[in-house]
Amino acid sequence: MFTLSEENYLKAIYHLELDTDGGVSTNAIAEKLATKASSVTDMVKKLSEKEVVLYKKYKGVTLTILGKTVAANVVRKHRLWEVFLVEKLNFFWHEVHEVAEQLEHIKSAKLINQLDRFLGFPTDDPHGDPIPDKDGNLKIVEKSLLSTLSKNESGICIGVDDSSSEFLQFLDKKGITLGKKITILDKEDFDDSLSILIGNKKLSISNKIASNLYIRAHTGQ
Amino acid sequence: MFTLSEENYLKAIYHLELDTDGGVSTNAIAEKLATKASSVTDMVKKLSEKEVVLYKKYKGVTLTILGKTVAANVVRKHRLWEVFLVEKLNFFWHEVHEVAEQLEHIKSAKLINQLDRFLGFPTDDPHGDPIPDKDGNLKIVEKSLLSTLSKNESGICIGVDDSSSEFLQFLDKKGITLGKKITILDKEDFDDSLSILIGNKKLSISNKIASNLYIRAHTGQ
DNA sequence: TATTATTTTTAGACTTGTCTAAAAATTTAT
DNA sequence: ATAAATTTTTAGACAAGTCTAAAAATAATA
Repeated sequence: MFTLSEENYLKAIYHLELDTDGGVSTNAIAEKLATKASSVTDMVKKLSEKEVVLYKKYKGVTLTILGKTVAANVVRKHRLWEVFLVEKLNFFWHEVHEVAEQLEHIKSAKLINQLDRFLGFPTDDPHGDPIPDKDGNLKIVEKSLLSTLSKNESGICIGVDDSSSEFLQFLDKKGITLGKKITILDKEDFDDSLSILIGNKKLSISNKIASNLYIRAHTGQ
Repeated sequence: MFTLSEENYLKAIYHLELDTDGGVSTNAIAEKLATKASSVTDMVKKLSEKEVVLYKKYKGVTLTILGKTVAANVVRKHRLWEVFLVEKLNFFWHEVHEVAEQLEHIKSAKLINQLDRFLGFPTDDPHGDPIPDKDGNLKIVEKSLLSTLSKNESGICIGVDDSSSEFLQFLDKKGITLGKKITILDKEDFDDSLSILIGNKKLSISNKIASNLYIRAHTGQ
């Protein structure tokens, strides 16, 4: 069994591994968890003893198979709870993270299995991130950043990169939600801003926004 | 804000106060929380500093108004989650306590308000215990132990005194659930066992069982 | 009421997870 | 390749919450 703190470290390493090649650095973990490098070193030693990470001094850490399973399970719980909060309790998508950070540590296999069933076995959380299955496997989906599409191309909005509360609220204000079709009407060379069609509305969005929205390619009309 | 540990102490004191007159003793708290008296003394000092309990050395503790509110809120959360687990996730009533012990510490006012609404503002948990309202007030219900009824009297089963997993599973096996009408067919002087009618079934139950079932008087048919 | 038994508190220690400051290793740059 | 900068680790300290053992206070009993 793992403590709340251990679970948070495993989750952080799990997320960092996804966009790092080779071991995850002490500083990267420290930054992600808003803690100090020295604390990370201590914890990493402990996790290494428990055989959930591989650790060699000064060389960063990697999750073991076991570690990956534990971490994926925490992520699974986090995302299932997020779905619950949005679908059943009418939370806004920018409100769910903080609460899910707490709920993800509740220990009960039956709870999470039944919750999964209750929610209809969802495959994605409210931000478009995939929900790991019971074995920790992730569905991989072809996705591109909106900013990489060319003029006249279109796609379905399926996720966000930055899921900060501010960004999500901004999207709400603009009427940009998951599942909507977006078409690039024009690209401005000067600042890489985009003119897009979403629903039946025309919007102008900055490159920063377009670099934080994931799109599934949408061939044909 | 209160730590998990502080909340557990407040809850324990809250429950103990309900069937104690005067202050709650150090040992009583220690026993309830399966901890040592010395630990209780330490924590009680801390809670006293935080003005949630009144404490005088060797004299036991009492909750302040604030303390009572905090404790009642934890109990409210516990019982709402129990309803959720039974009504929405198909838990058995003997399975909910352990999980609710964890869920009761999740901090989010919106979460609990929305959960309350989602569940249809329930007034009782799956064991028949009342759910405190937002201000911590408890509905008081006239109830008697089944063992105090006389021959030919009847009532509705509305709660249990002992809510241990074993007892609850025993009741399941016998088909005794909340809301059912129970009529005393006969009382055995020798061992105070009862012959009862529940639904259309006749059962013989020991005095120990009858002393753990709460009944709402049921006048007329 | 004096003595014994019980309860409660104190004192000191331990664990977990964190921190700061300093030392050691690694990486980067000249 | 050596010096400088950065990263990582170590050493020692601290807070929260717990424990054991001993002391102090209260309660029970003869």
